[in-house]
Amino acid sequence: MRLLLVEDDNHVAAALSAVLARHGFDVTHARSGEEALQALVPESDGFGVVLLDLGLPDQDGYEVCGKIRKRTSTPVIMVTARSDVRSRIHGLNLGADDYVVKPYDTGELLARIHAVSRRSVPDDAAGSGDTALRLGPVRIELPTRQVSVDGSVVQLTRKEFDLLALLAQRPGVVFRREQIISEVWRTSWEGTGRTLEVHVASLRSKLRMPALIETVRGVGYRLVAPTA
Amino acid sequence: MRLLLVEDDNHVAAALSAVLARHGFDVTHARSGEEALQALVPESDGFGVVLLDLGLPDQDGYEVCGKIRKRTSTPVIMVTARSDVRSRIHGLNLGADDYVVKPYDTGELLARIHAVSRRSVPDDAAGSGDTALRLGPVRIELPTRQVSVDGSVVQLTRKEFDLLALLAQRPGVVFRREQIISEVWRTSWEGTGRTLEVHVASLRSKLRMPALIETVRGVGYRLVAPTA
DNA sequence: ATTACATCTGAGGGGAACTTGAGCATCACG
DNA sequence: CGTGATGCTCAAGTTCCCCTCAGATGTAAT
Repeated sequence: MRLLLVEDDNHVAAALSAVLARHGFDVTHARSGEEALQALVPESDGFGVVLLDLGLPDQDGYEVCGKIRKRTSTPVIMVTARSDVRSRIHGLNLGADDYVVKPYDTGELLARIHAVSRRSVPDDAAGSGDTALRLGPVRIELPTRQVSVDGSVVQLTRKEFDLLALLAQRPGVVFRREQIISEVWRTSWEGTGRTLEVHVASLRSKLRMPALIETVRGVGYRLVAPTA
Repeated sequence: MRLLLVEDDNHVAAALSAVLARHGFDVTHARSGEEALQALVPESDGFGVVLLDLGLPDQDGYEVCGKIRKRTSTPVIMVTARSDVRSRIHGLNLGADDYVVKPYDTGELLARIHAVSRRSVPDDAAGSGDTALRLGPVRIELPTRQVSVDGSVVQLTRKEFDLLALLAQRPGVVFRREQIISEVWRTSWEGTGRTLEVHVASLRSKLRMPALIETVRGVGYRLVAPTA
């Protein structure tokens, strides 16, 4: 599960990230409210839970929580040193799902993360409905993992879809091979095999638009911009 | 909203009931684990949340929580004097949604009740009738937990229904295995068993529409969208 | 205690998805 | 035009994921 950790202190964040990663979470770290909100834009969302430290440098933590709520329905756990009852009530009423006071026990935090995420329903409801990316005649729906070209559905395998979804996040931008591999395969193993090429080929043929995925010699691949 | 208060001390219960009632809750009081479980039989259910005191006379509070979990998916907030971390973790891992230590601030308790019930699937207050989901020839009634295919009723077990109801919430979207497990089983345990597959199989056969539930290799399952 | 039923577990097998390697095509550059 | 480097195609392996089945365990009713 993906988890967004909002915490300004790098040491604390690093230590906590390590623990969370060891328990199977895919942790993204944001150092400020601004960063956190950027990470939560619809395209790159998909977090199962947000751990929000209230002592942020740039904005009031409560405000950040409110903004998160307006944007997505991702569960939020506030983590803070402020232990007084008013703060807790305030935080919970702003839409936080739980409120944990520092110093906390790591095991309990984990248990609470699980308890909260157990309840949550995958996002998408929050807003304006259509979460589909569109690139010319190609339509990509993240939540349903459905891809269609010219209206007709195309069946993609897991890696194919993940690959396409990654590239589609930023049309026109070149992704390096290693970057693609580490994102899609989630292992830092550097294969010398032809694996990546094979999947790209299969994607190109299934989409029936060989030109959509452009290969950049010596670097990697990219999707042609929606263009014009 | 209806609320089940499980508390053996009549004085405490009366005081708390009064406060809760004043805040708009319809409170039912159970004095023992046995009473609580009886109140939660499917027919008379409909509670939005359960406040569970762990210091019960007849049974261990944790056991009661486990039994509640097997019976319904109503949110549970544990309320207890046991403040040690192990107890808290234990309680949360048993499927409790929150864990509040006595003595607590009433305002905070209220805020936590709201936070928890905010998340719970609306058994659908909307009132206006149609509480039944419809997917092609399959009709699903959340409140009565009845499912029918082509007009004839199909008997589903608890897990089967929960599973179907979860998927039916968002036809077409892919639910990950871990997500399904944590939602339907409501306990943080990473099973290595074939449990999920077995239940899916049983659902497919009972509904007589194997194609309705589509498996997405390497990811999870989804219901085929009503349209196409 | 006995029965009926729901749920869980483990082994086995099938098949889709993934990987790999060798040879071919293409590109950049002299 | 020649050459090496880089990417592509193709057809095998190989892995991994999911399904089935049959029995074990657990739970509720008689």
